[in-house]
Amino acid sequence: MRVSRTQAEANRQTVITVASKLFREHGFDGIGLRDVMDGAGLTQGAFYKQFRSKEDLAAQATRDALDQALRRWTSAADQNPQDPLSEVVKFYLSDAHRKQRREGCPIVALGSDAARQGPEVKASLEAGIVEFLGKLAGWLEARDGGDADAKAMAVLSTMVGAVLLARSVNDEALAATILTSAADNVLAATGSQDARQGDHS
Amino acid sequence: MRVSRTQAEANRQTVITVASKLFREHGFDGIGLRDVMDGAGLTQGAFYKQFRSKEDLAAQATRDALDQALRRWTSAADQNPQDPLSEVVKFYLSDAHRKQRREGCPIVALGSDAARQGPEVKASLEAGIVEFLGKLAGWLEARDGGDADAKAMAVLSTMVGAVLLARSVNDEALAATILTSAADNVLAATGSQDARQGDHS
DNA sequence: ATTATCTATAGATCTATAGATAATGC
DNA sequence: ATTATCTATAGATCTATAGATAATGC
Repeated sequence: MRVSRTQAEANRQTVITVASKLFREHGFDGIGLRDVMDGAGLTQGAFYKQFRSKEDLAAQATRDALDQALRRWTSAADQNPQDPLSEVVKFYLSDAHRKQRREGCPIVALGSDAARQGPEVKASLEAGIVEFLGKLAGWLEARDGGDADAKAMAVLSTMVGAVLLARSVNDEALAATILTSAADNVLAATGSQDARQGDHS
Repeated sequence: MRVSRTQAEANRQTVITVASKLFREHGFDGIGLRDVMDGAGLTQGAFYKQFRSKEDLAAQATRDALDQALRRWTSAADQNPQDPLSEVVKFYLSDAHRKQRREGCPIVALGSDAARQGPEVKASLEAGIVEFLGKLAGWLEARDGGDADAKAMAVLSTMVGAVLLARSVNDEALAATILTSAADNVLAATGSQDARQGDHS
């Protein structure tokens, strides 16, 4: 029954990664520890030797989801070092991302939930948000100077809000229009190159 | 035990209004029907003569919350017919609204949850979102023409996203900066009057 | 006679804990 | 000897239903 120390740590990581996806899909209150542990190939009883509480897991899973999201931003940005913002906007404000709750941005998937959680979960989100803002500010500074930090906050707000709105409606055409409108606005306002191109789908 | 037909309808409305607040505060999965009915001064058993299911209540409570939010926008806008957008931005992107989950904008409070719900809840949110967009487009059109509908979508995205972000962090100073940055951005980009005034708190 | 609300409960599920088991680590 | 995971379970809570009660509405 007992496994090696490295295997135990690997199991712990698997639980966190599985939870990060299940929480994004069903919310913190929408999925039980039994399902999380099942998804990791373990039984429920092992949970409390790995984590202090469900909220402890929530905080760690949220951090994991944000790390994954940051890596996605970085890899998108790397595809076009001349205009990283356009690359990020292209995938973030896409229909694919709208449909992809399970592996999409945790700020959108868990933001409403996080507001009701304790400081640990918020600390995970805050750390990720600060990193997103740093990236955006860097890209915006190179372009037009001004208060890049403030502009970054507005840009991130627009992006997060657009996906949240797009996921809240039934009408797929409306959802798509919200996403492209937000993309056009972000790129136009920041003077990015292919601003009004419009194929962010 | 039985009450008059009008009283019964009043009770039903009370349940919806109580639920609209409790759902915003705790999420759809974070509150039970027992607590909702307790809040309305009734017992749990009465619930299923009033509603088909919990999701049925969720859809009606969401609609109620949006109606309340729309009335708040209207009353704010009425305070300054010359510049309704500034009035709405002032309260929406305020610290008071950030802290006021229970009676604040349901898109922010329930957006992440709604993405996981069925079409009934989304229909309620969609109807409200369309009305918000209509109001915004009307105010933006008067100002600068262009594609007011697209601009309205970007503005609503920014507002919703900023409050979602502000509620997701522990650092109150960061939360406040996010809100004022979004407010400045919305008012500056739309050419509203007291754009860079900054006291939206 | 009808029905709005009540009490009571079924059956499922949730978080968390207790103690057994069997493999690792010293 | 230690411990990672297992089985089993406690106790609370959740949605939904059944049947009783007492007031309304005809």
